Amino acid sequence: MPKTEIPKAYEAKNHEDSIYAAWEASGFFNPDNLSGEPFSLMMPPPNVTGVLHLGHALENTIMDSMIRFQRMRGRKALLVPGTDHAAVPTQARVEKMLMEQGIKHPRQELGREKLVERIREFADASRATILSQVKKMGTSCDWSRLAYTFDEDRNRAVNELFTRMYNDGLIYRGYRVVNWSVKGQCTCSDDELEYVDRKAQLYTFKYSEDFPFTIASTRPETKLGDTAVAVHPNDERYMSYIGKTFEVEFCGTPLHLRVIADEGVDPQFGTGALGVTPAHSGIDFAMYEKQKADGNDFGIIPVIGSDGKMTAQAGKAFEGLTCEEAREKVVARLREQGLLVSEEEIEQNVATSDRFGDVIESIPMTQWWLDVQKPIPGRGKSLRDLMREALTTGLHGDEKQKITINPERFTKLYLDRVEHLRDWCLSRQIWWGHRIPVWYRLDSPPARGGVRGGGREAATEMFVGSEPPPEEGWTQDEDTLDTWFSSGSWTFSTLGWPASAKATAGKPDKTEDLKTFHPTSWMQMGYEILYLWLMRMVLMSAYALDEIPFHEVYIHGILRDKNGQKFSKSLGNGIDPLEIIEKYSADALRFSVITGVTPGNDSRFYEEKVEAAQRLVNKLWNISRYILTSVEEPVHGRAFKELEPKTLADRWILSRLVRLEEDVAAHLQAAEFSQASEKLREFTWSDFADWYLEISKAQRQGDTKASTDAILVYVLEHLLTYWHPIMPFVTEAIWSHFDDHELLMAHNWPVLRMVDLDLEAETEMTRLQEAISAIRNIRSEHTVAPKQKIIAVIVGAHLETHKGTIESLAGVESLSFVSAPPTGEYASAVISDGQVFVSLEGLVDKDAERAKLAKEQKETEGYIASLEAKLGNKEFTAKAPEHVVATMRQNLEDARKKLERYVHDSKS
RNA sequence: GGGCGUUUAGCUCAGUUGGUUAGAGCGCUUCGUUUACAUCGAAGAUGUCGGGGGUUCGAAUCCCUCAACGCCCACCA
Repeated sequence: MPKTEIPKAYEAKNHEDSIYAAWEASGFFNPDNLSGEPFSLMMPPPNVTGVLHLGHALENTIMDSMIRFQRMRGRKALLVPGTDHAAVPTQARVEKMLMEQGIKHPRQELGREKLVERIREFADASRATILSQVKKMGTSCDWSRLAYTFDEDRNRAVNELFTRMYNDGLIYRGYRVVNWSVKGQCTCSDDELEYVDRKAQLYTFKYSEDFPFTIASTRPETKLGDTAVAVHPNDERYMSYIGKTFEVEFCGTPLHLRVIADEGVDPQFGTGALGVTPAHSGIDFAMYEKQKADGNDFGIIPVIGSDGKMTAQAGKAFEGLTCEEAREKVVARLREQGLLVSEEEIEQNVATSDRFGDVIESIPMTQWWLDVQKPIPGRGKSLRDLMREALTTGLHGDEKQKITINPERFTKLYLDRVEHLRDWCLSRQIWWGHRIPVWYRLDSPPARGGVRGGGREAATEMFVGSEPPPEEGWTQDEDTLDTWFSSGSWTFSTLGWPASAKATAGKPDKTEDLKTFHPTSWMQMGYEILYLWLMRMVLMSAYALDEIPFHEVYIHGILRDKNGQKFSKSLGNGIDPLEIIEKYSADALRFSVITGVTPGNDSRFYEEKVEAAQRLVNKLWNISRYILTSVEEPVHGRAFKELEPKTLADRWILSRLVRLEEDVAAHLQAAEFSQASEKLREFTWSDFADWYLEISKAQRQGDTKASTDAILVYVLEHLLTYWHPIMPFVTEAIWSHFDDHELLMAHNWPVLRMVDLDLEAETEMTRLQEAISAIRNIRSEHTVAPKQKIIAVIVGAHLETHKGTIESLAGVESLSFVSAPPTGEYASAVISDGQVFVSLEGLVDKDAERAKLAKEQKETEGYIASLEAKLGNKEFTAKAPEHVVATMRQNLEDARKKLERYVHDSKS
């Protein structure tokens, strides 16, 4: 029966799209069509700022390998796809585009509605691109549950969370110092800052002639807003001043400076006195709040406005100047007045906005905040407590509600961060995002900046909820929510939470999906979003559901280029995963990003890796091609018991397969993708292709044909199955050549039984391989032409039954087994259990031969000596475990036997 | 100033609780058109496992220390 034609090379592009379509059409991406124990996984939603990059390729490979494995293992597997509206970066990106198109001030020129519309157009296009690229990667997600952080369902979840948190008193509107990006005209959370080292001038000076303290600052212009001077309570130099207020004129601006005591001041540092600028330093603001709580309100003077320029409160001489201009002016004045004591250059760590890139100004403003330390009503624990518990004892001490992080070291980083967590600034002054579900009825709009409003609320009435009260006159808060507020609910907002908009706290409102799939089973993310995302998901999930978001987190590193540099637009070293897929295959890309990679560590990516992976893909293809086109009827689905292993090789390859299944399953279950893929590669290329297939060619000549064919097919179908989670396309493509139409993706992972391991066969096969390699080695070293048949003799080794195999694989014309070494012109080699002699008339260089053997003999002697030393050590034999000692004894015995043969040999 | 990571073959990296003479891919050398595959096959070379010290019968693996590189965090004004 003629077999289907199978092309010589695997052309991925002829298969991938149609295979993906078939998978999708099968319905098995949707767990509703699967049974078994649920296994759920949420795709970390890619930002809609652009297109898929290599980092996404890595993530897709990791999560898809996991979900496919679980699905094949019979789990009700759910992978929810989605995208993130990524508020700030997306708006920033579109604004930049618009500016390049000539719209200089997009916000002012277009207005809110039009600008949002433009961003939406961009985001929609980008989202469509990204989702199609996810398919290109082969990611097996349930498209019927597709989510977007900025769609209606997620908006409902966001509003619900905000409202509940507000009603619980956790969310509050407060006038506090925020991280302000002048360039972006927007606040940033602490986690969105990037610290940059730079040089700065540190000025040491007095506020005025008669002021008793000398202070230091790198930002002397902010000192126009000083309202206090802090010293350590035990600092004898200043003790007597504590509590007093000084009236000074600083560069023409009058200041009232209260001297306060604060433990945080280091008396050893600088002058031991610290100018306190509550308006423009988070630390100073904290100091101010502490004092204020003790009834010591010394006031806040904002001297820098949201436009980055000096305010009227800075004094007439400075109003309207940029900070830099004001600084120069202040320093000049101080110098003139002889108040500048010293000036030095120091290294400074400044906060910059990770999105806008400019240096962050600390400015007081009225914003929305989430209190992470306040006890949640009815629970007696704060959000911080819950975030801590989730990683230590499990929520409420429940081990089942505990998250484990792989690798474990990130747990410590997480916990450290939790302890240092401050209130989270939720409101953003951009338009692309979930609008804050708060409504005001007021006479005049609420002032946002601290400059004009000074924190005083103009609103007369406020209402929190997704819809305004029915009456007239309510307007919604202008600000939007930090994008991570919505991302934080990703594990459950994607599963239908809240069940209804009317759901209230305390009442269980779990939808079917939530009951089935939450907490999710597994999560993977890059370490760079550990704080930004992981912590928020824990927070939101613990708050909303009193559940952890997932049981296990796998942290991966980032992909770097060949030189170890980050991929970035500015470096121009970007690699488009789609081009790689186009040029090689999705499978090769998947294999190459997952292999040689350990959790939490960065890895390098370059095309040579993909080339190597593609060779492997092709190898698998050709192995299959050979089997499928040469076997009479590739009947698959046979049971192990139905096979008839007739030869050593048969028994051996089946035993190896059993071992492979065990190893791969264990590795994938433990998310050790690299180890799994390496085991598979080794089996595929070495065991199966190089050895078994070659041996099978001879076996298929005689009466072992049928049994060999059956084994070939059996091993192939299993191998494809085990490869499938990592290389889904090529395996599915090959699978389709079997005569039924079941999809491999929906095929059950065949679990093999360890009792079917055949250790005897494995040992014997190793010897056989050794003998064959030894003969090949001799041929190679004496440059015997491959076609030239040779005559070989084997002494010892007990390989008589494998005569044919040795002859065919080593190219031996006549092989004989004797009990004593032959004489004559032979090249020889010693193997574990015997000796190999190859007759090479006229080709043997006796001296070289002797030298080689002498060298090997010496090595063996050295080995024996080391073993003898170890075994001679009583402590070793007494303390080392039995099996170690036994192995070593056996090795010694073998080595001694081997040595004898060398001795014998050199005599002959 | 703290903390973490990395350092293994020419290159990129594995190495699971300490246990034979440390591995893979790529590259390199030699040979090869055997009808699955030249995207291939056979054979081969290459390592004081960053340095030093310690624990142990035994260390790439555990401890200490130093060094280089990288990352994260931090309120030294």
